[in-house]
Amino acid sequence: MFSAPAGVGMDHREQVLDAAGALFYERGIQAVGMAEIRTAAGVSLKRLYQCFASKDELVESYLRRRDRRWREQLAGHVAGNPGVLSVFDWLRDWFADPGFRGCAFINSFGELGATSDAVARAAREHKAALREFLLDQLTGDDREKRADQLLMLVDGAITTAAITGDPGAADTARDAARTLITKPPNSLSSVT
Amino acid sequence: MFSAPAGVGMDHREQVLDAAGALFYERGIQAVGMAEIRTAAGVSLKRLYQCFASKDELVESYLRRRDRRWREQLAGHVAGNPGVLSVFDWLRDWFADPGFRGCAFINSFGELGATSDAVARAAREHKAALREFLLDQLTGDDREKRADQLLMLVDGAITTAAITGDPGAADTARDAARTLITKPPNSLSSVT
DNA sequence: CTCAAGGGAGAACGATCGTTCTCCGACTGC
DNA sequence: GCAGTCGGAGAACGATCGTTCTCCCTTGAG
Repeated sequence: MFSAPAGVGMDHREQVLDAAGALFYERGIQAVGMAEIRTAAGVSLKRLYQCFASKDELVESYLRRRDRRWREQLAGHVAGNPGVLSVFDWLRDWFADPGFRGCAFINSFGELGATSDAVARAAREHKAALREFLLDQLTGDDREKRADQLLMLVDGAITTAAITGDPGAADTARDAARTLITKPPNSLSSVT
Repeated sequence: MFSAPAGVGMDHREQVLDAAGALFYERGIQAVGMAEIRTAAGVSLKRLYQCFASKDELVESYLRRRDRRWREQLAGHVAGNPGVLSVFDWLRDWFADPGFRGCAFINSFGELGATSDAVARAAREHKAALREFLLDQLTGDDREKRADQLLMLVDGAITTAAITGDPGAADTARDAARTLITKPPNSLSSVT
């Protein structure tokens, strides 16, 4: 998922990014070595280091490209199915993908966010961009608050689906999102 | 946080778990070596391996103990402040802790869930237990659905707070949770 | 005091990592 | 055909990891 069609003119950089991206996402960053990436990409180690000066640079490119593609796919789906709630329909399809392993940015942040500024920044930027996207789908004077709430539902659904393996998390989150969006801001009853 | 008071009779196992737990949580599991744990715990390497036969075993013990303590603290807070929503007040305090680095189970799952069954299982069990706890705080015929929704808000809030560093995520989630709990199941309007 | 036992400090070992280097075969222009 | 260049395959290197082993000092019993 989130891969571009394999064109004939695809250069080595893309080959490497495809292989590394799949491995990083599936098994984690530290668990995948450069030698394995080299084998999966079908390039020589020398060329690998010509394309990316270091593993850190490769990791950063992987995250940047995944962020772009992930948001493109999401935006594409929502463009064809208007309404914020369609975000959760798209999530459901993603969760049902056999290769689904959670959010690459949450995973990377948990693994390396404390030691790598680049990874931490990539995760922050990804989530900020997602929040901005959700904001664009909302109207009303409490858009900001609702965008924040939806962002949490999205992240919670991704995490829950990843850990439990149940794509139904998307439906649960969609239901919650519908309630949050439908409901008038100030309720009558107050349960504490 | 989630540490027991340092008693005089604390045995070496606890010393090691304290040191390893703090390091694992702060920097990730793979980023912390046994030598560093040994130094932080102030025990010899020989004794470390007498307490835990391998790093895997130490990691599993770390996760199991953290799960127990985390849920004890949460349950303690909610016992003193009845109502599900107090969960989010407790989360806020946790998020504001300088050492807060997200959910240890989400982080570990992202880092090692694909390669270690023990870690994946620990994360699943932790989230299942949390869901059970939330379920216990709810009444009504749609308790199950609401527990699932609250679980997502909790995980989403933890993740968002970890990545953005803003403890206010707890308030946002609390607001959403209040709406979800207050709202009657079937709304009149339908926004799609 | 002698001596056996145990534990502490950390060296040693084998594996693996990221990165660089070496070698060698294949292609280019002439 | 041939010198020269390029790139592929993977060995080599230094660092670091988890784990084990060695050495030495302490301690307590007799």
